[in-house]
Amino acid sequence: MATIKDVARIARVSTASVSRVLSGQTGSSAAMRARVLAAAGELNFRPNAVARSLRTTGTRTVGLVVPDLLNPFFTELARAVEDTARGAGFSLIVGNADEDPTQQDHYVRILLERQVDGLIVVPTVETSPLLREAADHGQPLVLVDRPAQDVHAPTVRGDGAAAIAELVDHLVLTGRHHMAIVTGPDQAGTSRERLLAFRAALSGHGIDLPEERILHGNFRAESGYRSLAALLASPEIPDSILVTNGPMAQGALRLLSEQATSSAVRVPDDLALAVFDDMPWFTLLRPTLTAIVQPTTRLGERAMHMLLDRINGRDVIDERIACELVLRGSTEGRIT
Amino acid sequence: MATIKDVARIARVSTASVSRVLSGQTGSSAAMRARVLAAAGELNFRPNAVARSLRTTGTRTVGLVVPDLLNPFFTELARAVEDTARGAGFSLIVGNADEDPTQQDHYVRILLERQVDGLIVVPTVETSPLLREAADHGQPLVLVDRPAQDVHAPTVRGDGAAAIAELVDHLVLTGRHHMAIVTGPDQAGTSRERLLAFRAALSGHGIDLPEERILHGNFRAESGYRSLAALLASPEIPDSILVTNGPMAQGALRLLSEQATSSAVRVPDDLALAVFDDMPWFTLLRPTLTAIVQPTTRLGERAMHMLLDRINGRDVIDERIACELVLRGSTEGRIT
DNA sequence: CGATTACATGTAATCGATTGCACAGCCGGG
DNA sequence: CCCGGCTGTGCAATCGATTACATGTAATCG
Repeated sequence: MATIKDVARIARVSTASVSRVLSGQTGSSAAMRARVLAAAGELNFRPNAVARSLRTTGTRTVGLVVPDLLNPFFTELARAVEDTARGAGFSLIVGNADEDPTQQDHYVRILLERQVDGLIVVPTVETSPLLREAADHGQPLVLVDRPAQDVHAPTVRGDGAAAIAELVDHLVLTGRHHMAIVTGPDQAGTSRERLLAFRAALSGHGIDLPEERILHGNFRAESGYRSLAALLASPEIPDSILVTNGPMAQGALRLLSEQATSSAVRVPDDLALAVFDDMPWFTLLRPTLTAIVQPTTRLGERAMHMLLDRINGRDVIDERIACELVLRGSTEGRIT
Repeated sequence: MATIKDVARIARVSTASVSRVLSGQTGSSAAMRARVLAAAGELNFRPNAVARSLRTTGTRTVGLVVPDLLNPFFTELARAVEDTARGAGFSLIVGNADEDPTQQDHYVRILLERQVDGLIVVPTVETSPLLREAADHGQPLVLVDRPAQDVHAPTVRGDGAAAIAELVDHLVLTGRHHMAIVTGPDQAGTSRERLLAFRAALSGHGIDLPEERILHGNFRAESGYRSLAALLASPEIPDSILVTNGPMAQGALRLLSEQATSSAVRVPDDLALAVFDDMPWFTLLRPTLTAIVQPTTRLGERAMHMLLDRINGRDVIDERIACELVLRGSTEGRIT
């Protein structure tokens, strides 16, 4: 690969001049410009971004670490972050933590070594010494979706409490009383938050949420399947369920679809089903699926903008963006 | 951020020794190790990968450029590539071309400037001077899923011809005669290939595929919606349709679901539906969706392994991995 | 015991670009 | 006619790590 020296030699000028011309600085004669440009074109010169970064201490790269790239929610988030980043002249390195804190740290470490200008993380667990330390060392860092204790970094996330309350209102109004929730692991901030909001909304109606109606999955499809199976096998089957993310809902739906042949619970007649997170195919199911839709693209855009602000030394505060309840077929019907 | 010099100073040794200890080379006294390690720990030293890369001309990074990250097929592919890359000690930079050749080139250029050790590309169109030139300059490059003319690079892709033939056999056997296909743009290699395979299989049964039964979308959901709408509005509605990727199928399904309320074509009775690419939720629909499933994960793994071989200077040949037809509800029923 | 080897450690060049500083040439004003 | 300022260009330091080579020290052998 041709280097700046080669260009300088061919153009019979110094490397300094080549650099100046190519970086578009003012103050080079027209003759100079022409010769450099010609030489660069002839050699098909492509500046070495690694060398440049070393000198300028700036990579124009940001890192994004998400818990599960196969979850469409995070894909969409990544896409929004990437679009925004590109618009600002940054590229994006994506790391997939696979819901594993160790792997998350692995990526954070690698990205820091790669000297990314900033970092956006959706933490798998609420605590991470590595993140904490990075933030304290002034590394521009933005957290998305899930908060993390002790990490001094601005956070942007969806605010689901109102939507959850609205959902509960609707369930109660249509005669449901025995609610259950399939949520994520206890260490995940979002899990606890959604659980608390759910419980709070219920107790607002004087309804209790007993322990056996709280199922802890791991955010994966398989655990949604198992959790729903457990609920349906319990002595007293609930009449409505909130599943707190998309993949787990998919697992739960698989169970229902397998059961459909035998004697089965019917949705929504026997069981109302609502999901936190919307997916494009929810409207293709029968019944269609009630969902709480997060402002995913907005989250990604805001996260990136906040990060850019941090990179530019500006102060940034936490943000919450409201989620929206979309009632569909799976929570229809009135129980009396 | 602490540098190797700081560590050397604290440990009272030379930077060379620090480097040797930290890179795990043999030939350092235990005392030396201990002091270096202590100093590095104390300073929380993290080597600057940019500087290292400049010196060693190797970034242990590979780039992946896909046409559409929101398409689960590519997400799964990316995931497989990433897993394999990580296993080999590489990280991955993903670029999303958005089915736009310009943006594809943008990413290829950036990745080359970043000195990635290798590049995996799913080309949006069949021809790209930039890719061609990169390959000719010896840049390790592997193409996935879609071939590209003139680009001298090994390619790995699914082989759908057999599965398509099998599908056509099944359709004919169950009494279908009026086939249609919703495929991608003509410039995309996969589009033409799948179209040709479909037509060939049909003509094997003496069935013609007239122009008006060939719809060209752009691989996006919206175009699937429009294409199916056009087909259903035609004077003679086909009795079976193959949609050649997932998002377009989603669009088509949306149309069907919207029509379901009014007088509508029924699947599979009036219309058999098959999709090239499987998605986890296809089995949750009623009817379930017949699909040709690509060995996506295998494709990603193979692509990365081939790239690693190229990086290590080994020669690599094209590969094709068979797709599998999975018959489900949407192509059931016998027409007489 | 002196010479030779083996090994541990340090010195300094290097990767490719950017950039502060020096210098040469040219201009105009006093 | 000389000097100060301005402009265009080059020289060389620099970023932070790696590594070939040099050097010093200790172990080994005849």
